[in-house]
Amino acid sequence: MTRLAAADRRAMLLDAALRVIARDGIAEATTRAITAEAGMPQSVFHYCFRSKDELLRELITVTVAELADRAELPTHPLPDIEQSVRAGLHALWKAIIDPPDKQLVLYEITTYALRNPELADLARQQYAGYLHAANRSLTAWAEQAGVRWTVPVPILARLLVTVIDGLGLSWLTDHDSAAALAVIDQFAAHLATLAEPLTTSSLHAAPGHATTSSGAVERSAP
Amino acid sequence: MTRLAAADRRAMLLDAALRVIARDGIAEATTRAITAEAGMPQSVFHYCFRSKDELLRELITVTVAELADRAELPTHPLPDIEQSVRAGLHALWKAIIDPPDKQLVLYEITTYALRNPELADLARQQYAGYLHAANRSLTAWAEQAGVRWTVPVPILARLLVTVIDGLGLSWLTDHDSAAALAVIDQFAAHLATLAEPLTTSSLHAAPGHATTSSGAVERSAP
DNA sequence: ATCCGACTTGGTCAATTGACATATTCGGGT
DNA sequence: ACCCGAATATGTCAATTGACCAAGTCGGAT
Repeated sequence: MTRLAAADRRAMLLDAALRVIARDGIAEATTRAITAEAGMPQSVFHYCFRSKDELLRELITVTVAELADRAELPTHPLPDIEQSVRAGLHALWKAIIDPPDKQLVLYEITTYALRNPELADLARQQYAGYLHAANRSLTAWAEQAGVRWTVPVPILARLLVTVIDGLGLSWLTDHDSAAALAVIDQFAAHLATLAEPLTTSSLHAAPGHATTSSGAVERSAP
Repeated sequence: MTRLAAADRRAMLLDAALRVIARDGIAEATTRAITAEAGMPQSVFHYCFRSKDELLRELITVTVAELADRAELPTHPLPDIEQSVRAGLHALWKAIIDPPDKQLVLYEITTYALRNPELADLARQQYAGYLHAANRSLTAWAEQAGVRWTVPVPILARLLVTVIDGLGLSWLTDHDSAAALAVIDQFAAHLATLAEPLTTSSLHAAPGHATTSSGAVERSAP
């Protein structure tokens, strides 16, 4: 029982809390369960954290940041846009369901944050991070393949995030991985149809499936 | 204080529970809060329900059935496939976020059901119902417009459910209705490209954007 | 009318939980 | 050595919650 710094204890408690939530759900994440998981007496909790909410708040921040990191897709440069998109989506999907236990945690955390008014901004920040990463990925894929999108990238980004997020939720109910991959491939094929070759003379207004909506940007209705 | 039948009490308690969850979240849905919301003494609860789990189980069943009903899209017969799809998606989307309070309830219920092993089948049943409704709607739209899909309908159905579900989750964080509608319109335009005219000579193998996946059906990996 | 069973009520109990108070122990700077 | 603050352990408390009991009250069938 070596003596540890409070900061280390905090990290260990955060990790233990994540394990408890992944295993038993956020409802079972009591201070006693968390400290027991970390192998510490319960009183340590309130020495390292002012309250349980403080731990959860920090847990959300850390988890979201970690996922945002993994969502930064390091794709290989592929000349074909469809293969590039498909590879990127596959990598993202794998990152989402890699530890199947932790998949449900994200949704529990999101709903928990949405319920606490002081944590709602974290959920918003989480989604803004997703959208940002999707924007960057779409742009990168298009550049690598020498194409450009015929639909505003923010709309495509939101669609991408929506598909991945919804797919994760559906995969939680039935664990139908084959169906999920089929949907991903279908979606990749769709995205490929929304790219046009980037020729030197392609400066005219882009045609394509522009929607009736005005040019909706990332945040259009506060 | 008129005397009521136990069956009526059950219905009133279910309704009160739904209101409590919509307002304060499932974590605050205690037996006392529910009975107080219904204006009854707390002891009534265990006279009408064997346990709190029994109420929640029935609540999930009722809520899912109700949503499945509303998801049965009564679309007007539109000749144009894209307009038909768009109208149907708009109706479905409106049904989802019509009472904005109850939107979050569905996700809380789903995660709650996924945590309790004896309720996990309800979540599965919920999604199976969604897929079934999506299948029927897609088929109906195609028939009305005199077209047929160039991609297996089960895949399109899963994609549709995924998009709507994910869109609802993203809408919960930022309430960006304009962006959501833009995504829906974009998705409708996409679906329209996957339909081909149904001519009498169109019995040859359908071309189009068939994916690399084998013909995944509704349930392919148990 | 009356009697039986369905309905109603207030009160209580054991368990859990977040929070804290108090006491003790360690370790390094001087 | 020594001493002060950081770290750790033990114990307890008030509040909440799910569950349930025992005693009532009412209505309709006979």
